Amino acid sequence: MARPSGAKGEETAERVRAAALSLFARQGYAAVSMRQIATDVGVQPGALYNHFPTKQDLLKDLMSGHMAALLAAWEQEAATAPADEAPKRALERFTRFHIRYHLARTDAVFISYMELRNLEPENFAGIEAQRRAYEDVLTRILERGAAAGEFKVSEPRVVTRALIAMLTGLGTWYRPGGRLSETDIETIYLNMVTGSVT
Amino acid sequence: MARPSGAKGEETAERVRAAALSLFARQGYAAVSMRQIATDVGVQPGALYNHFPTKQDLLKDLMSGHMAALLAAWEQEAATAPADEAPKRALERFTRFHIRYHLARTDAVFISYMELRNLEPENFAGIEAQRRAYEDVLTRILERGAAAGEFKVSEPRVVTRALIAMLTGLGTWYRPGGRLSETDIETIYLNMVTGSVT
DNA sequence: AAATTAAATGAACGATCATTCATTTTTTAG
DNA sequence: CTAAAAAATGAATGATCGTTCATTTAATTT
Repeated sequence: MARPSGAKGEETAERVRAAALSLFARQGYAAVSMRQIATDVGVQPGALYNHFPTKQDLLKDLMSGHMAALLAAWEQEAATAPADEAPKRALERFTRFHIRYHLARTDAVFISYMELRNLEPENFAGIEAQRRAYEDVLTRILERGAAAGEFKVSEPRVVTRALIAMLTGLGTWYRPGGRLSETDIETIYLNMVTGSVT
Repeated sequence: MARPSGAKGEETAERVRAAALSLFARQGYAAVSMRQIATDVGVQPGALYNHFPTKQDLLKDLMSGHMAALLAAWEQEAATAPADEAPKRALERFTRFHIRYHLARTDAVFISYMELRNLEPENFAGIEAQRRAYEDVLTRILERGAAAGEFKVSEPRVVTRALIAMLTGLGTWYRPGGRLSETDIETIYLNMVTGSVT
């Protein structure tokens, strides 16, 4: 009896994810066919169904995988911070982390907030919960800062969404190799973030 | 000989636009069929082609129409300002205008920056030029403010994109009837915008 | 009114879609 | 090496897609 080791299978599944990620980001979920994905992977369309039950499941896998990785990466980042880190330093940490992480995965980021409407209700709810959990990270930093008198933030939830929109929007236009380095960008955005809450 | 008056025709075309706008915003361009649009309008699919040569032209019409209306609305707003308006006041004017205008047309806004990738290159270039023209409005205000020593903005183009992303992101979550009025929101965002450039 | 044009119908075109499945090939376990 | 399971093939399913077109109906002009 052969136990499921998944060695070859998981490798193919990963190639499917990579192909789908790139295609979905460039053309959009609805505009991409399973045949295009299969062609990019170098396989027949039917083979995709050995790894993902439906096209919708493939999208959900990409989106929830991205959000889970984002939350895990933040946990790791937060673990390096002192327990009593000042809100201003925490805000800087979050801002730099968010920019770096999102600029390194523009395709997944793009998909994860662009294809929400193509998710079936059940899948949508799951992704929304993850998104909310990530927003909570920033909201709590803002609340701590407001309580400490360091930030002037009357509506932490609103400010959270405003800041995340600003930071995430970066991915729609910034491309490496231009006049400004990623570090330059980090500095500019950090100044704006800091200024907007003080 | 009957000259083209377009009375009835333009009325139907407008109903097509309205149906397509709503459907595209809710499901995405690629996920909406001409048959769905025709059903919403109450007409047979073939009739749509009396008003728009292709589905792509319908999308382009919606997007460029939105951008042209936005630019025209700003021109009207700018015409009410004194010629020597202080940069800070100009920034407030732009911020309030942007929020009000965009919150009143969330569907068109959503489509116009979500469906860019579904535009053929020629159409894409046209929309991009309009978008650039709108960005220029804010960039010039920031440049004036920086020159006058009122703003601390080292990269007006970058700050422009950051601010517009922040302001436009509002449309993805704000819905009237909640705890915060549109005026409340305007105040919060204006404080953030002002703080981020000073 | 008649004449002319615009608009809508109803049916059809070929193409492509996501998905299924019996079969074959490849990988893995014992 | 052999047996079992996983993975891939190749072909097919019915459905739906954007678009076309001959024809009919409605609107508009003279």
